[in-house]
Amino acid sequence: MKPKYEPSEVEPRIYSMWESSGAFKAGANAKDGQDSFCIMIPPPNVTGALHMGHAFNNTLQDILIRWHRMKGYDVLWQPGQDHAGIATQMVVERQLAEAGLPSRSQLGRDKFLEKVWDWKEQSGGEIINQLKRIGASCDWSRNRFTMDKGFHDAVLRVFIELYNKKLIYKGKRLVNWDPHFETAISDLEVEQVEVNGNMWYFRYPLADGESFDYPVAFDANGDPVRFEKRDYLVVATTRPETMLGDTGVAVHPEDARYTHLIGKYVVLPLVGRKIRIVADSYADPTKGSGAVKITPAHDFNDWEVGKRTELPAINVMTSRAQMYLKENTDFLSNLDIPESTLELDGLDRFEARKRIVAQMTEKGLLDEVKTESHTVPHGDRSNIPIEPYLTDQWFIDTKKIVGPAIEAVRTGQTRIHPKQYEKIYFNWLENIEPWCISRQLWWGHQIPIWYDDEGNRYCALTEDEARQMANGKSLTRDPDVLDTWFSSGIWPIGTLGWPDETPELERYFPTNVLVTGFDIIFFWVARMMMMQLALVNDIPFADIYVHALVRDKFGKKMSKSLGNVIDPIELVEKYGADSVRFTLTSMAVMGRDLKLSEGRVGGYRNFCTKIWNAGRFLHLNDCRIDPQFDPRNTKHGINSWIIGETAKTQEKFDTALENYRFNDAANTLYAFIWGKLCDWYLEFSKILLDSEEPEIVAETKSTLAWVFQQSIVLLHPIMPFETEELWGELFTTDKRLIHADWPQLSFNDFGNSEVTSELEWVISIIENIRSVRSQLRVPPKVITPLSIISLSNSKIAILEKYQNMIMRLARTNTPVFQQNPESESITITVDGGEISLSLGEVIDLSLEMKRLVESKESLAKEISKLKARLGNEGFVAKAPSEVVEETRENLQNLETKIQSITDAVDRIHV
RNA sequence: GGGCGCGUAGCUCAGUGGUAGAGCACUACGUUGACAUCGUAGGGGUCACUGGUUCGAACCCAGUCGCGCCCA
Repeated sequence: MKPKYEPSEVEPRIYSMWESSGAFKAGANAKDGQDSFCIMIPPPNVTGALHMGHAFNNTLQDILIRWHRMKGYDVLWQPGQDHAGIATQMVVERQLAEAGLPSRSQLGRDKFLEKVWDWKEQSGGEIINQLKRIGASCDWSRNRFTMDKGFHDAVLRVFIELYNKKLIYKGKRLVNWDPHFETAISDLEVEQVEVNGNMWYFRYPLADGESFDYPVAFDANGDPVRFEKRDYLVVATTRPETMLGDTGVAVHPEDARYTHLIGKYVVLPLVGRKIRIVADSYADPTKGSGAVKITPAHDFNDWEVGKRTELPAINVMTSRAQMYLKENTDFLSNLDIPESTLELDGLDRFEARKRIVAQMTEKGLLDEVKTESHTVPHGDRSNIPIEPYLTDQWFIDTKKIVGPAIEAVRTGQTRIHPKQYEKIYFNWLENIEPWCISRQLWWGHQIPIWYDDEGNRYCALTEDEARQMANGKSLTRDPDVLDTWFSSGIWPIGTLGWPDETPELERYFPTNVLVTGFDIIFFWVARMMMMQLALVNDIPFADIYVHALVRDKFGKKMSKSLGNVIDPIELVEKYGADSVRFTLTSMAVMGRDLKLSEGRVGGYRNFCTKIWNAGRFLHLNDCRIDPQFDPRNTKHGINSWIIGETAKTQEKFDTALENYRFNDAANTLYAFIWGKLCDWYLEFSKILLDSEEPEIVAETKSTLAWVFQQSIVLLHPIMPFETEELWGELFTTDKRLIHADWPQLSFNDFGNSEVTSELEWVISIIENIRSVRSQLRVPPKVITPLSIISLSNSKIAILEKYQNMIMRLARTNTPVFQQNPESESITITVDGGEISLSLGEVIDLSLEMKRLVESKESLAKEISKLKARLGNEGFVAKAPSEVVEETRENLQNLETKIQSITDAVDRIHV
């Protein structure tokens, strides 16, 4: 066995051994008649590189998968990638530009898509290799891609089905438009960004010679006392360029300043259009002037106001957010528009903004400019301000399919962990908006709708079918593709072969658990719930485990643009995959974000080393699994004790994972393996292995082998590589660890509470002696005589039984009885009595005094606390009797101890 | 504006009513036959603040301050 564990050598070897032997395949290691256990991977973007979130998310999934596989479930972990429409198109377009090749529009749709597929074949699988690096045990033979033929057809069938059920419709609506990608995006793809900007106040002259008295001073009651004559209304805007599309000005119906103007007109500056003053409660009298310009074609609120007050919508921009004026008949509408305005045609919206402000200023129509911060919607991919834009789009009438998705969680058919995320889920679903599913992209599932010359629609899987429906008329296909989340919405059934009734669908659906981050509850989780229920009338998964995000040290999301990304692969290379996995697992607390610190990864790398060295210890001592060995029936207390502790650990681990308490699971193993097995049992075992009695030696070797074997079995789901390597080094079995049987231990069966408390006492004696030695600066090599001053008979029996352990680990001579301590000895108070160490000349009385005084003080503090508690009548009367009893016992123990310390102090003074 | 969460050791974080914990960092000692990526011992906390409930509060309730996130 190598003296050092080398992850970089072991990990690739072990992984390919697993993969080539089919260890990850669906159903591998399944026991007859066992239930299925299935997890659908949240499909990473085909453009994606593995980030910390993926590493975390997939580590947790892998733990659940490996655990169930070892338990003998019929396990499927379904992997795959998402075609990520906008992101992929962006990547390929950028590459074409960088290579100086013809652009997307120069290539045309078909040629461009060929390029995308080329790219996908070459580098689209990178993230899979990265997932393998962290040990993900997916059934890669079943890998699915959302653009694969089968999945593609399934997506179209969903569209057709929902279209035929009239759950999908087309409509001219205002959508979030990304002028960079020239496509609609959904609300969820819009990020609100706080920016410092200007609020411009413009004067719109009243038409037809109207004027009115505008209040400018008020008395204490807020009533106006002074007015000024105005022949204009003041409106405020952060986007002056949209004014060209204004079709009205709204005031609040109860705003006394303006009520008499409702129904009258203003003349839109720079354009000359007469636009109506309408009453709508959207106008807030307390904000600005209380009058709001209304641009229905370029603002969501204005769109609603326009609908209510019957104002027309005039679009004044192109799909690239350039001003669209000269050939825009809606805009021109037979008006005599000044040339200076028409010259804005073709200008970018921000350039047009500047010019419009300048023109307004020149005309004396700029009332005021205020600097203020406001939120501006940005495209989450393009990072530029999105433009509300009036276009034809396809929508899903989500209100009609949302009911069962709400109901399933409400009734507990699907459970969300932690529960607090249910609120977010309900809140979003209960206020759901129509879902815009069309995108003006080329990469994706093209909408299966064909139009004839008269604009009639034919919805079919293929053009042939559509042509048949159209009686052979010539048809054109809708150029748009579906939102990527539309296709990932059917990920669970789609990967299992739907709409065909496949055995996999029958076996693994509904799946057991979805493991995902809370940031895609809306994007994905809620939509999968809706779509699975709508299509196959069943929930997609029974449990949803929502984990937190891995953030940077400031609590910010890791993102490329912020440059705060920690690359998990770099961590794997530096510390090994197992260390990274263990770190993430130990920090996976439900409902709380984790801020990653590299130091912790280093700490768990040390844990890996520790385990390896413990394995070497077994190896050097030739410890093997003895088939005859019965862990329930060991002779030596030390062995019985560690076996009981192992059983406890297994129980705790299972309970933790059953409740998705990943951190508890990891920490339980850490505490057991390092704190009990290595720190104590291995040290004890060294003494037992030196025993003259061959049975003890044999039993100890078997115990070592058994306990260590159980330990690496339990550890395997979290740290698969090193445990598998150790398994191969130490144990010859016909099965690899990945398919080893999961233990069913219980402390009741395998433990013995009497032995446990004996060993706890022995350990505390050793710790006490060590502590005293250290405080009194006894050189480590010195062996000190140990005397029993007073101990109960039962404790004497325990001490004698384990005296070898105490002598070796606390470095003492054989204990002797001595009721009257020598003057040069140090008294140690322990549970159940007093012992003493004879230190002879080694002793430094001043240090001993210091030690005694300090411990006396701290005991006195404790005692007074306990006395106060017991002196409280309420406590004695109302606290549970066990607690009162325990407190009394504690007090008594402490008083015994302080007495013996006082005696020791007296002896020194003598 | 609405909602959710967080504030515990120098740092990163567990802990949900009964004697404050882990990892890292720190101090002292140690090359004892698995392990110096280690061992042994140790220092270090007004559990953000204020009030309340309770025999008892880091934990439950109310408020305050600070921070983060989501939604509008």
